[in-house]
Amino acid sequence: MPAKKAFLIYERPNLNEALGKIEEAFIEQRTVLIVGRCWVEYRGRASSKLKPGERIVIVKEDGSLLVHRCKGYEPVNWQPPGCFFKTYMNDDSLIVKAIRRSPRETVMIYFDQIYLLSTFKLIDEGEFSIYASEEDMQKAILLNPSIIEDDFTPIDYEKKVEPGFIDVYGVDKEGRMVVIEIKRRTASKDAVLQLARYIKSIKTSAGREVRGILVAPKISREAWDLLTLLGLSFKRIDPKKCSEMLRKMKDKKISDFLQTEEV
Amino acid sequence: MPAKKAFLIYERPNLNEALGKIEEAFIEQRTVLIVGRCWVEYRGRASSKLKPGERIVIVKEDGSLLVHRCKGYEPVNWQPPGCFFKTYMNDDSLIVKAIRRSPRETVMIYFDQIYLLSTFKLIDEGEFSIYASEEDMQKAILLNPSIIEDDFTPIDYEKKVEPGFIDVYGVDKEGRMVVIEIKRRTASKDAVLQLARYIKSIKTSAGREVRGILVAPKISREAWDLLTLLGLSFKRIDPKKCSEMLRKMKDKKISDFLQTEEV
DNA sequence: TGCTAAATCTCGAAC
DNA sequence: GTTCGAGGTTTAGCA
Repeated sequence: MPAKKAFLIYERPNLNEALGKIEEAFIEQRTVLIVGRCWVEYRGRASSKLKPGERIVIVKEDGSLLVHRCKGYEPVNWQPPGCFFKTYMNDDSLIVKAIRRSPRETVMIYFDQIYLLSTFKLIDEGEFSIYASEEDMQKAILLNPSIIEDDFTPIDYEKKVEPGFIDVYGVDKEGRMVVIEIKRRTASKDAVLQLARYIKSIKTSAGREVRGILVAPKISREAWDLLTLLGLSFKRIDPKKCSEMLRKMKDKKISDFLQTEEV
Repeated sequence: MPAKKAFLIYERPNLNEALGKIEEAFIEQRTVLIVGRCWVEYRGRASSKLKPGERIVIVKEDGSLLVHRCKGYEPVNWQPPGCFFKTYMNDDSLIVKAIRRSPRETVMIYFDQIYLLSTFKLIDEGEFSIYASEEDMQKAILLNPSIIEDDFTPIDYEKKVEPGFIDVYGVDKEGRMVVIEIKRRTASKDAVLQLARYIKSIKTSAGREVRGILVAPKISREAWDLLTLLGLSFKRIDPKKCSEMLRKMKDKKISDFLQTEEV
């Protein structure tokens, strides 16, 4: 028996043809890509109606659904992974129905024209890595604490306290406890309140003075006002510089290692 | 000269062929759809690398970019509308480069295989309407009037009066008539004027005092000024919380029903 | 432009 | 399951 062809492409199939191919694809958990004229009804957390127009529709193998218009980053209609799909004909239109349980939602897509139908299985084991994250900032602080202030000494990180996890905590040169909350973007009031909650929790259990430092590339005006009101401080740190610093430290370590090897 | 064919589809084009077609599409602001094997580098607000694998890539006419893996609702890499695109060959791979100013960001996509290339212009004037809310807000108020205020009692809804339909009307704990106008979005001056017209109409026919409450998730400054000037009031209600409330009430009813059944 | 709040947010982790 | 927090969040509204 011949292996199933990986990529099936149908140009302007009639709706009945398309129906069969889409049904097959759903059974085989193939990704379905449709470019055609359709209208859409959504009912669930909200409800919506989209009148006829030409769109790109993607049903992925994990049961996620995307309906994209000709503009914009976001799909006009969608479903997250885990949907169950049905397809059938009705009133001369091909219907693709996505059903989700919990919350119960449905998306109905009615096609009256299909310009392109393609079904396939994507092979994709490629690793995805993202840099300059909150984690990088944390690492940079732990590996080079002086970027916070002179003689800051980290003691622990991701420390569990009542309201959550403290990003970094340690002691300053006066021996006072320091709690650090890290945000990789502009710090908002929420971040200040979060830091305040941690400090309150630590103060209660430690029974002594605790300093709080909010670390972020920027802080909003409101957050700043609240921060100063609460007697906390802010340290501007750029996440990108953190990841550069980490890269340099890694490079240095490697070159040190190589120098050692050479001896 | 013949009209340009609307939908161009190329099955497994070689990379040089594809290059020409993609360049043309960018010039003509056509949407570009590519299914192929690629790897991606992103630099901007953060940085990321995606190792080779088969993906769906879409470049829309408004300059937005999507790179979708075989799973999940979210694109693994993307750019919002307004990007500038270049494409060229390098080291036997076809490169699609998206450039954004403010913030300065780039996405580089390297293809070594293209299974499907399609370029087209989507015609889409279909109206999109989302309407989870005003009706849900009305239902939530009718089923749980205390969300307006204590001891508010609805009497009727969608009541016809001269200028139109009153969303909800009833009486407060003092026995005064209350007219409610619901907006699912930020209430504007128009909403206030609408409410004022209904009240005037009711006052004329009833010949006694009538309170007016504007219900919305938010109210604009101008609308607020007019509202207070007219002696009307505003009640902040979140449409989403209304639909959640309705769902919970429905669930409760069902569980109550089941418990009754079990007896 | 910058900031705030909402989203059918999504996604993951922890409880 | 639910809840909580992060996200290259995006998007819309407003000072």
